[in-house]
Amino acid sequence: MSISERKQRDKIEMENLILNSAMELFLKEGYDNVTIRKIAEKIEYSPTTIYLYFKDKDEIFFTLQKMAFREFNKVQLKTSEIKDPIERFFAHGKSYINFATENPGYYDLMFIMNEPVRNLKSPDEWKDGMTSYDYLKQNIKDLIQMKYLPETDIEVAAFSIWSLVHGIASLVIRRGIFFPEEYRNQLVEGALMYLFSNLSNKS
Amino acid sequence: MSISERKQRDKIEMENLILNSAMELFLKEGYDNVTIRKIAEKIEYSPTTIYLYFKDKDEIFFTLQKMAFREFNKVQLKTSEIKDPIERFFAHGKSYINFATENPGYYDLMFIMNEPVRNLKSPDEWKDGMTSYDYLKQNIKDLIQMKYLPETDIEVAAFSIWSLVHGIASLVIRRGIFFPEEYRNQLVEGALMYLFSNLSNKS
DNA sequence: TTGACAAACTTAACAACGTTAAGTATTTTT
DNA sequence: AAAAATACTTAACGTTGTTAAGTTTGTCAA
Repeated sequence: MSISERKQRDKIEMENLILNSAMELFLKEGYDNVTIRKIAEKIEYSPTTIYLYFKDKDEIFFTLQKMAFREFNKVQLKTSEIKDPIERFFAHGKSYINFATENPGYYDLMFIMNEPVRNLKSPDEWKDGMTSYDYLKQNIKDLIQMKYLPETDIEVAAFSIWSLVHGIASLVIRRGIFFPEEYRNQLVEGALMYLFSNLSNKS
Repeated sequence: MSISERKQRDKIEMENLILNSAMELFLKEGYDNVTIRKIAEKIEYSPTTIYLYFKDKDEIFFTLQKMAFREFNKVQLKTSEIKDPIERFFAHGKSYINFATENPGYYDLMFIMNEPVRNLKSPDEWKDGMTSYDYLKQNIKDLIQMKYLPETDIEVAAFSIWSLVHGIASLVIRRGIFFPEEYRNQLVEGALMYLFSNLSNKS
């Protein structure tokens, strides 16, 4: 059965070749330049070959989203080493914003673009998106337990805090032009401080 | 010179015909269905006629964005009648979220989509986007003056609070599938309460 | 009123796109 | 070595945004 194993390896390799080329095109040249034909040219296959590995273009973007999530989760979970829950909470928030501003392409794929999500019918298919959200919930629970945050519905609190950082990130990514470049970082930094300290200083 | 006046009127009328058809297509059938050809068919002109009135497709979306802003600003400024600054602040936030969830298309045009903003080089061209932001800043000033909010940089505070509501709105619009439909409204309502009360109850 | 000129609009075409159907090689199985 | 399955390509369809060239319509001076 070694031959069918090799075939399966080859298939995965080809899928990765396609995905990596697509990701590279997306990150370097933006969404508009990710065309089936350009991916094909990059990997030196005919355009139609791609359809032997992916149903359509949206499925490619769905898989790119997964890749982005894996990268994102890896970075997010690094903060779990921090013992102090309030310090961990801050670090998590900072890390979120950092990832978003340093990898706007990944962030777009995960939380803004429609393409990766167009064919989803249920939230279950968003498992990769859950990992870091669950981590946030756990952090919030710790904060509440230690009385750093008032007792509230965990779901509401998690959604609120996610909204808060997502708002900052997505404003900068999609409407950054609106804010003079010199102040942009200060603004982001300041907003994070402002909102987080308002949340946790109450006790 | 009445004849050239009539011509100018006609030109504006034609522009509006194009814009209204484009907006209708956008709101009813989504971005993908706004094509030059479909707009043309709707207004019963040839596709190329549209290029006599707009430079390209992005310019149409830029103008649609302006229309969305006008509608948005009109609704937002209604809350200015409220005397009590803290009550006004809450009402403003609620009105923001309401507009976003009831007019996701408008909201997308204003604050999420790239198309309307692709050819902008400076924030000055975003005058329509400023109106309600300036109004927010004024409201924040009032709150600070009355000691309902701690003394801070107005720009940072405004950006923070905008981020906060924008986060809620854009999460629901672009990643609504992630949250079960039954709870979505409660989640949004809860988040708004949670975040706003954390901000203003300190004094 | 007519002829020149400009404005408004259309036809035809281009290059690029996503995607499918049909065909050709290549590899594996019998 | 023949048959069957796999991997890949060629050619084409129907769209898309956009431009160049042509036609019709309206305006104005003679």
